Amino acid sequence: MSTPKSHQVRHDLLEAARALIAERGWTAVSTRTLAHRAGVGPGLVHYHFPSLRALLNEAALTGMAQVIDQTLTDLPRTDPRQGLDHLLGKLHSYPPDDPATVLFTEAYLAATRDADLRRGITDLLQRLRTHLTAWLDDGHIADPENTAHVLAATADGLMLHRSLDPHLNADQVAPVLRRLLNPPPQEEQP
Amino acid sequence: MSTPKSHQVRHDLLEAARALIAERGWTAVSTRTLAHRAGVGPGLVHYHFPSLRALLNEAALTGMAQVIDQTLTDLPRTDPRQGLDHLLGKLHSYPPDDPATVLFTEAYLAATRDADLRRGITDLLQRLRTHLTAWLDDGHIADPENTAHVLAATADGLMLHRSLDPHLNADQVAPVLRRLLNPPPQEEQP
DNA sequence: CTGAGAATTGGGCACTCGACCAAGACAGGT
DNA sequence: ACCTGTCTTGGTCGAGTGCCCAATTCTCAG
Repeated sequence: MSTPKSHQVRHDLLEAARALIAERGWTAVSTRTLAHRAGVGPGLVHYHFPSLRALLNEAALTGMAQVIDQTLTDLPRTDPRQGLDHLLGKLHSYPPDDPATVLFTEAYLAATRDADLRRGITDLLQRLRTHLTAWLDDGHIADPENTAHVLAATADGLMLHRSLDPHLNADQVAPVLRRLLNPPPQEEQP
Repeated sequence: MSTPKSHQVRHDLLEAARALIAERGWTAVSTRTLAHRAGVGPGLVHYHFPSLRALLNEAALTGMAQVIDQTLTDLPRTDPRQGLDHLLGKLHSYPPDDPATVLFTEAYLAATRDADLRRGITDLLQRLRTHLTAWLDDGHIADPENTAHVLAATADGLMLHRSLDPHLNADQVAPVLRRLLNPPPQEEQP
């Protein structure tokens, strides 16, 4: 699926797109700024891709898949409770305007109005959810599937709020998050 | 702060802006579509507002404040655990593309690149957090402040994922969310 | 070296954008 | 009736947009 050298420009365009989406926003990426950032002529965008929209979708989906895959391969080493702290640590080690973080939010929002992109992201989220569920399913955590759902949503929500709420502190928030993995308290039986 | 009748157009423009932000996205709102939606001439936008950006910021901030205030006034009636279910129910009763929901996400993202808007949203989030903290502080919930942080972030994350993950079900997710309010389990002391 | 196909360039087309402005409409007080 | 200041209109400006294409350069098999 790749002529080794000829597709170098294609790769550069996708990478430039990911950077520009994070820097200036999804809709602010134009064919000319994109080509300039990639160091090629403006006409090349529509030579390698059918449309700018298709380029942006492919750039976002491949970039997101990359981040997700790397996160997932790091997970199985640890048990869920330690792993949660590990995830939180990484989340807070990035700056609030971390390109990968912004790319996710930009893609989520763009997917609201693009059916193709929405399909791609839905598949990505399902894969993430499946692996998270398996990771959580150690017998000590109730309802791993929906726990994975909430974990994924909370992670994205925290990333959103991180750049808007200066009082958000990962160390202080970690104990609260860990409650999600706690067993349910004993039912009060009279 | 308002000449009673003359500012009707101003109000219409702000309302049209909120609708268009949700429908087409923050950056897709132009002076012409906005004026057309509000039923006025294109020139009026820059008569009542110094710039389109200022109009959008004011529209988003007032709209968000409205939603937050209404949510907060509903809260104190119930105790936190019942209230959480109530909140979840409302969250799921809206369609995935609920205008108010999309407006929040659009504003969050726009705030990434607009200092004024970011300040406004930060203030809004702090007010929300303060009230949530007071609401949670019933003596049975540990660390109400950071719990409020996580709750707010999780709510926004769930709203984001709701339109992208067809398997997300409020009823199944509710029990997991309620763990956030559970007391920490007894420390295992050897 | 030669020729063919792939890759690349820069400009052009029709369009939309935010901002601006001269001109007119409309009110209420005198 | 007239003036005054607020409000509204529709059009214009230069800049920027996605997409397209003739012309040029590059690459490599024969």
